[in-house]
Amino acid sequence: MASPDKPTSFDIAALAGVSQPTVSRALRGDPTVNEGTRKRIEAIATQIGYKVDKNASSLRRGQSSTLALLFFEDPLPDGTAINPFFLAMLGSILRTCAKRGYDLLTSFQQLSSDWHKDYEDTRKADGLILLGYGDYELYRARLQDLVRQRTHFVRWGSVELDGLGTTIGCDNMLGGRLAAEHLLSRGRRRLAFIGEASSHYPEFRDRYHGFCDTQLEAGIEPDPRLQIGALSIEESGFEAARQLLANKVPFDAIFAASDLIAIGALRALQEAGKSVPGDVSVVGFDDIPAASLTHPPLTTIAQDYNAAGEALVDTLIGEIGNHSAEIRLLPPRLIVRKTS
Amino acid sequence: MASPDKPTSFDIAALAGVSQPTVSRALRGDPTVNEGTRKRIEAIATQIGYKVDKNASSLRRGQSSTLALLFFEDPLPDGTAINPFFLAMLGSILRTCAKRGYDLLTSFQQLSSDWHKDYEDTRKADGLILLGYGDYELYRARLQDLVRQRTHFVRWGSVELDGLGTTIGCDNMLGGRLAAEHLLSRGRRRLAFIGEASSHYPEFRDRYHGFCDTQLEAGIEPDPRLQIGALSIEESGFEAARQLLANKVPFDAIFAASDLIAIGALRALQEAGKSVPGDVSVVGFDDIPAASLTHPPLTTIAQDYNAAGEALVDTLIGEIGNHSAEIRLLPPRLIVRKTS
DNA sequence: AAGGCAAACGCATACGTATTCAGCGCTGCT
DNA sequence: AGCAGCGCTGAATACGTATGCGTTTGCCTT
Repeated sequence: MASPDKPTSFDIAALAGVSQPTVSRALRGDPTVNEGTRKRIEAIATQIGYKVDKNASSLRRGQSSTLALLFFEDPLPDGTAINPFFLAMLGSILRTCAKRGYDLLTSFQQLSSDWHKDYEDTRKADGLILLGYGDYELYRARLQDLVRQRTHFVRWGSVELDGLGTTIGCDNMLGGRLAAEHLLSRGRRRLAFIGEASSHYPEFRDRYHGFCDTQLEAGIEPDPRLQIGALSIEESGFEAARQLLANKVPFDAIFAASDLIAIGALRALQEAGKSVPGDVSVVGFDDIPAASLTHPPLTTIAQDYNAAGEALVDTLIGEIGNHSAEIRLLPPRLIVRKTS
Repeated sequence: MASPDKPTSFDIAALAGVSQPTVSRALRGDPTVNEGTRKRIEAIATQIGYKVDKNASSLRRGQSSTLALLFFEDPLPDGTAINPFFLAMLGSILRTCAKRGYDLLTSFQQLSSDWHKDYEDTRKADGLILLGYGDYELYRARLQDLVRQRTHFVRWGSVELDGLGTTIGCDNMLGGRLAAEHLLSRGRRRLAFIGEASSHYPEFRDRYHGFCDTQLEAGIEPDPRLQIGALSIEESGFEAARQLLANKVPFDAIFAASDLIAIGALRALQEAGKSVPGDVSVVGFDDIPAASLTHPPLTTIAQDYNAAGEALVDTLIGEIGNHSAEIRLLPPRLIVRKTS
């Protein structure tokens, strides 16, 4: 009504008795603007509620001060919840972006779609953060496209895909070792592993490797019959644990490749009348929020999602500013609760 | 290297032997462009990897095809996880945005900050989705600002704040009734409620009202000593349940105002040696993902976050297109698991 | 044969900001 | 007095797209 259109820098200029470029300079903090002039301009701007039009600004500057966060997962039954570990990371990513003056575009894609072309190309974002697991062949192809297009991006995950951009990940081998050390220190000797250990799931495979290495160093030969494949959902963990029980190969501990798997395994053990941690110790991985809510609360290997989110954002911003790409491994940490 | 700069519509125009405006029209699907011409332009565009610059496009069109999602919560101990119910909604909001051709900017704010000025004013978003609980006085002031600035927004929450924009919420009264009906049908007669029931927490208050109304209709006078305040965190539910037990007022069921509270209450009951559901039935509210993972799995009143997210996005898009504002109440649903 | 009409397209320009370059007034130095 | 240099500002323009309006062409009408 009073002001039908949003004010522009020209309006401010007119009111302040200066030219539009001076307004732009003043508001961006250019030191060539006289201090008094800047004060006057800023006062007028806040008074009439002027805000820089970020579309025009981005167009002119060639950058948008926006990052895009892409969740993707391949076998996506519609309505499926997003991986809780990634969701937990979201909070820290959001906070870090805010601190650094970036906005965050969020998107949820199927790995098989064309997500890799949709953001930086359209100039809506200066760089991409990729969070997702899935078919590693397809993933590799997408990453190659991104590298070819010189898109700025960082990725969370296994450090497997070398040369394909910057990766930040958890030291999964170390995580596996921590789990094994802990279980051994509790007197357990027949350690089972639930989770896919093939090269299609490098994170899980590394966790398993570390887990086995530590056992070997302690003079224990890991029994391959105690490794059961499972995907990172509760149901899959439940099934795998049932199968483990059905196999009748004795075991006194389970290291689950993720907390969701561990939760499913817990359920299977309890339904089978096993006491946790009396008969069987259980250790999970991730430390998702639900891990402390299980009964009994789950001992797990925590990935520090606060540090992870911050590292992703800061590394990406560095990358955009043409700083060197690097690979960063974050150390996991053992959280002892009541299942071990 | 080969193409140092990203291609523009002028490049496409030159290659196709037409003018730039024709390229723009062709790619936007303008029917005045000849079918053959469009095909040719589209072929060239995909071939050289052209993408519309959304900054320029947004600037010219005066809209960004982007929505902004704002989480906020007031007492924000740094590092706190975001409310899991809102997080669960995120997936459906993302999917709906994608379906409707919108991008989503996500942000995490403190209620006390200036979030309400930061998005639509800068033209980065066409509208706002607000998710958050908190101090209702402060909230009201913020909403008034938004209305005054004619910002497009929708809000999830209690329908309390009438006239302040469009609100979508769960029918909390009905949810309370469902909980009471269910517990009564299980033969329970001494029903407790854990959660703040003051007007500062309209959602909880409404749940409590519906809960009491149904009891009254069944000829049962709700005992005010069986209502204990609690905020929506696990710890608070734990404390409240302990207090309830300490009061020595007999009860055979607990309706918790949220699942997090219910999870805390479960823990308190089990530590006190009470059997669930043998001695005490427990019903939660929200149906967060963790609800099915408790032991025993939690009976709860589900808010359909898929429907909620879709409703929020679609209503906001309607609002942007100047369709009438409305208030929508979504029905909750009873999910019977093992705690009742 | 002349006028009318619709389809298809080009010209010019606007969106609001940021930056380059030039200009102005002034000080200080030779 | 003349000139370099500095501090500050304005004029002009570029960023890439979308759109109002006018123009061309071919075809149909009477």
